[in-house]
Amino acid sequence: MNKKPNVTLKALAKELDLSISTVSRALNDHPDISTATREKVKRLATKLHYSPNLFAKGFRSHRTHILGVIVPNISHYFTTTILKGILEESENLGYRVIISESRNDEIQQSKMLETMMQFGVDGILMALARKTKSVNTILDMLQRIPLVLFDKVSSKIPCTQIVINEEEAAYNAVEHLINLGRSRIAIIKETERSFNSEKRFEGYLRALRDHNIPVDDKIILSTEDISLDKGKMLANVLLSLKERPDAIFAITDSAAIGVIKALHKFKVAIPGEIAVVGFSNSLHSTIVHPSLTTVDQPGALIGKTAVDYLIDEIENPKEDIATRTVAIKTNLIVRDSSFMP
Amino acid sequence: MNKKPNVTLKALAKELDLSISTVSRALNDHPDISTATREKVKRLATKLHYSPNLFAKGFRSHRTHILGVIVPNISHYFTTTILKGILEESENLGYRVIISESRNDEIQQSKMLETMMQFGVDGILMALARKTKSVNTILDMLQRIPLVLFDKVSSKIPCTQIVINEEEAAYNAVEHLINLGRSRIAIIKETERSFNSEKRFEGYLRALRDHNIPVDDKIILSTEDISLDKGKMLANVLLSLKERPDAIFAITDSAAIGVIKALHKFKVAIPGEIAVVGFSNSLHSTIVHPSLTTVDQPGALIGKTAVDYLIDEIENPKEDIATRTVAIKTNLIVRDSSFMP
DNA sequence: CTGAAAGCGCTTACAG
DNA sequence: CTGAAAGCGCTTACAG
Repeated sequence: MNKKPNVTLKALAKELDLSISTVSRALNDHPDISTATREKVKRLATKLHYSPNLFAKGFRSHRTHILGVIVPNISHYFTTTILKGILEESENLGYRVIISESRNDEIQQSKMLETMMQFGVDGILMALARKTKSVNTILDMLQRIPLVLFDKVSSKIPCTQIVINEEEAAYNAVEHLINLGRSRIAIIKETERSFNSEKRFEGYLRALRDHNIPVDDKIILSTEDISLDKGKMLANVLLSLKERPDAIFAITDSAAIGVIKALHKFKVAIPGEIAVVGFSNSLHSTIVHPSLTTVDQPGALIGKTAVDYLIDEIENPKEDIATRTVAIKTNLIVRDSSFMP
Repeated sequence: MNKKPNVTLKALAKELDLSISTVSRALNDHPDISTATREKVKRLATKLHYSPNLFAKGFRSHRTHILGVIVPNISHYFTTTILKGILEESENLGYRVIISESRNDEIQQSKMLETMMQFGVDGILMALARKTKSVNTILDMLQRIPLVLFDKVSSKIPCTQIVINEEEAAYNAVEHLINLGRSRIAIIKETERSFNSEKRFEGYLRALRDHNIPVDDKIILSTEDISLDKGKMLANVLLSLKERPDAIFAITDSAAIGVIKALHKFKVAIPGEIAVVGFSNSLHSTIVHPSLTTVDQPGALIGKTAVDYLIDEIENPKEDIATRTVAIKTNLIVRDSSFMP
């Protein structure tokens, strides 16, 4: 007794003694069909709760109205804000979304791409897995189906890429510290040459240069797998220096929070002795004490923008694949870790 | 130059001068096909990067191998841990997942269900939107397609439901406070009669009863839309009482963190004067100071279990819809907010 | 204004 | 062991 049979065009046609073609056209408001027939068909469709099999529809038209999304880790708050934007915008535009996680694993990422292709998604939105070395699978896919990258991108892949104004955002963050009167500003960044880390570092350097502050390698620290614990570790390193910094800019909130925890432990006044700035506006940034000054990244807008570009590429295919980088503006949110009321 | 044509069975058949049927069977390891032919077909398939159109496959077999997932809010960390479990397990079992958000809106939830049906998902996993009043759409759907509820469930819907041992978990949390020597234990719960809140409250009452501690209505507080700010507010209420509590059990971490913030502000020693326990083991619980004692809910396991039951129902359809509740075990994680080293 | 027919890519019962 | 044919639910060019 489980499944009720689904109502199909055939069933409607039979009931009304019309052809399947006519029923199909009536439902799709084809101009050829008389108003009387159209009404009649629609009335029955509503009555029987007819809903078209989108699968058959998509199968015929080679369009599924499904977008594939691949992210490294679905648990990152910033990622979920992007996903929210993606879900909302694509629903508004009549698309559904298949989400999967690459778990920051290149092999897994390729597998996901492959399966998504098999499912005939109309396009793909992706944030690259950390250390994506071989972009061949991706380049190959690009020949078959539109792709838009966001957040974790790569210049090796010629497609539309949605990022934030990384360099400028970092510049503003560091300049804020300078305006506070700080002149010995440490940075905690990633060892790996990731797009995000590099750009933020460039912003840091430009801010120092513009304000004639010398660059000191001793307070430029790098770490692999940047994290809260690494933030703690590197804060300890900075505290052990002869000339301590008077501010620390960490390129992720988690590292910045690690820094705060470490300073707290050694009773260093924040921001009195050392000011701290992070990057992301993660939820933790208001939970930690003192609350963290950080760069807000408008995730939902990034997601929305990515969907808009992707759907445009799907619905208006061009001869050449668009290669462009779209930068979304961010805001510095000043909180207690760099501000004394 | 955009799209390459996809390799189809037809193309393979033509190239090898075989029929489509034979190629199909060879690829599917049908016993009828000779080893020689099978090999030959597979070799070419690999060479041309043939990958079956899962859409056509699903269309024909009335099985899409897509599961629909609907959650109230994708940004909740606990939700993402469940999603991780769902994604991983369903991938392992050869299914893909379509995720959408009901935004805690019943109308939106019904729409999502409708669209998922149209896309022909094989089954649905759902956490109910807050205040889901009319379960008619859901009951109707249940007639057509397997459904498994998790986390936010309802006894009004006869299907498989995956929950945690809410009552017992709360019991253990409160008993932990009692063992600490606390006897005036406040609770912060929800006004609305949600499954989760009710069960946790029952656990609280049972723990007090078992230890002969009188129940005092003055320290049983309820709030709509439980949140960090509500936690703060209600902590203030508790602090203003003549007889202050010596422990506060909040049925969510966010409320518990609000409590900690409020106590901190009024320089109340935690756990010296008042111990605090939350529920969820959210990421914040280690960021807040002091770190929060809380109930760890194994999200990935919940997700995995939900998928296992759902796929079982899909692949082994029964006459009657299974009505059962599966309770997943939780652990109390003791941290500084209820423990002095 | 309406219908018969082909076809999207695949599987499978039926023949041989 | 292999093939021709039907069919999943829909749309659309072609006829009338």
